[in-house]
Amino acid sequence: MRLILNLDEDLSEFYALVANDPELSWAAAGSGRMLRTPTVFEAAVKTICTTNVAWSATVRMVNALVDNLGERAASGAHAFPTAEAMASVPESFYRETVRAGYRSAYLHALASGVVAGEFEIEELGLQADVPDDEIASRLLALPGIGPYGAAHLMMLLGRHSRLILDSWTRPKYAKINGRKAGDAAVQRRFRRYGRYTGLAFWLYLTRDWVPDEPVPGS
DNA sequence: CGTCCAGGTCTAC
DNA sequence: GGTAGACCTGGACGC
Repeated sequence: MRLILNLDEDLSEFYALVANDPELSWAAAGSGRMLRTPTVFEAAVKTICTTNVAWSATVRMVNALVDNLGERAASGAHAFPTAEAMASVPESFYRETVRAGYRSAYLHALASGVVAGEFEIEELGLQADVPDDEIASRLLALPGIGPYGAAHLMMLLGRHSRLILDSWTRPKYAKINGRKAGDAAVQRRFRRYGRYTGLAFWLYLTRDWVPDEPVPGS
């Protein structure tokens, strides 16, 4: 559970930074915990399943993966499939059964690469000495993972330097901000948070998820 | 029933 | 190195 909620991560430096920002000071009360998955592989698969689709489709695809390839636990529930299980079925399975469309090739290639040792992604969450740029490069090398996916996965790994810019965060920022802003402008707005740039952006966007917090203009 | 598009990525200029 | 086009699917729309 500590892993899932990432409770061991030290965010004190970030809290000190937001204390000086009127629009983010609320976050110093202990926000910034990201839900993690047990494995980086699972997070990567789910991330691929979020790209260029509505959330309902993401849920549909992930459920299909779990139901068809996940090992049944003693409780009767299916676990998330292992890379081995996902590599053992052909790409056609992802098209025809999971209905993952063009993501099918990505999913199969990712699983196969992990099994073959080509992508050693489970280590990425542990190597604190490796700079964010290298972590990003490793993630961008994964099939179906681009700038959005890499930023998303890095947040889950406790690497908060990247902004998650996508069709949800861009308009959400514009709404809160009061007017549209280009990616570069958003980058500048949160630049002062340094290695917590992405986290500051994320909390700015999700402030209305926090119960009992008065949101300006709502 | 056709068009559009949703928490993008890849490839080819 | 930046930028169009293609890309699966299914649900939400307009007609």
